[in-house]
Amino acid sequence: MVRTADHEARRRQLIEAAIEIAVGQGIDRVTVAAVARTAGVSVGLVQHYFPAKEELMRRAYAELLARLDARVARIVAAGEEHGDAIREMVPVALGELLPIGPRRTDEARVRLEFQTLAGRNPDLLATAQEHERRMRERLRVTVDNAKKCGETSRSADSSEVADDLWAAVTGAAPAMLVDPAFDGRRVLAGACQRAFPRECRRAART
Amino acid sequence: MVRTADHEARRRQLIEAAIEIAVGQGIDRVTVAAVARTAGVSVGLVQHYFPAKEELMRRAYAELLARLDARVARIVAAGEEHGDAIREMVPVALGELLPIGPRRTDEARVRLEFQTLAGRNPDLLATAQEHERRMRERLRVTVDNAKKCGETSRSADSSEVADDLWAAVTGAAPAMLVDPAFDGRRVLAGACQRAFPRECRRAART
DNA sequence: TTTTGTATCATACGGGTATATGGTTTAGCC
DNA sequence: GGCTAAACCATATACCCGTATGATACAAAA
Repeated sequence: MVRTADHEARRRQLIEAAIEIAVGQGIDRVTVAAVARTAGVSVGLVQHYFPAKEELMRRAYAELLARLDARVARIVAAGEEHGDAIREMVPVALGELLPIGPRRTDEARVRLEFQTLAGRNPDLLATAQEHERRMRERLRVTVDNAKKCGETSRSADSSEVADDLWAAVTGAAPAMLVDPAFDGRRVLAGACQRAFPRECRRAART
Repeated sequence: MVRTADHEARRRQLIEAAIEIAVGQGIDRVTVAAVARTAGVSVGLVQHYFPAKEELMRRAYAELLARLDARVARIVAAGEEHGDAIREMVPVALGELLPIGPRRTDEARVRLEFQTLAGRNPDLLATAQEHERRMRERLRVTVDNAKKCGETSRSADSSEVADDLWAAVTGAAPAMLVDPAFDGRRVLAGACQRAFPRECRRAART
């Protein structure tokens, strides 16, 4: 074999370009030509690394969700490290999902676009499903932790509480996109209040 | 003027075709040619009544939402006529929004598609906004009614309770589309339970 | 019956899409 | 150092889209 390039690095570069276009201009402005232009390469190169456009889209979607997931996880981890109460930490973490400010608005919009596309595309749907299950599972674990220190009623079903939170936040996001007057933060705060009725500041591990 | 046709009837016929395609095959299969074919007319005729495709889409979206609204309103009205408790009536009415069964699944999916399109299209956005405000206002009024007969705490903020319900149901719907295992009915039931904690069967007006 | 303008149709057009194709450059191995 | 296959590019291709255009059919007014 001769002249080997770093395939994965190239792919990441193209995925980056696709994400940039999708977030900034909308998912259907992500054309092969636009990705090539943004990445500063030829159309042929894009084809070389992504023979079918769909695979590029799937990777871009997965990357987008992975980053969101990482941000949420980081906020939760930082809160636990700091010994914050879960009831204070969760609204901040889930707030990442709400279209507050330009950046999160663009992101929420493009997530909605991908999710909609996923509605008729099995590959994208699997990606969306994976993300949703990961998030709900994370929430469930968090609720379980809250139980242990008394922030949540011990008799409550953790999955049920987690799904309530999930529905609240994923419902508030598009509502805010459609009507800026919709107070998604209030809805989220209310949902967290219900999920974690009792205060419980834990000792910092540091 | 010579040879006058019923413009509005023709438009309704074309809107019908557009809705049929959108619900059955997805919003981006709604092309002018497909609408013409489905309606059994020529492409030129579609253009004659809808010089721009966007207006056809706006009308189709508005019609879709109007029908949903009518179904919800009818359920609520029937419940009130029958003297049903609001806490029993609301889950049924809002259940129309959930993708339960093939029909409601197709409808929820296409609503998501339109809403997503609206995210970057001012005309469609206005239509979506109008619908959302109508639904939330209807919910607020219902919560207010529930207060009067004691199903809801008198001290609660009706808008806040209504928005909680709205977020729960509009969050549960896409979650169910993505993951069929997501129990949206349970989430909706829980939200209604919180909104209307006390039973109160009223006398039928008939 | 002739005129007239609307209703309707068939088709052309221009632009944008994903993908196919064939050529050119270049890095590593014999 | 030249050979070879991968990396990369420019362009062609085939298709589908919304819209424009011009012709035809036809109902009502004159």
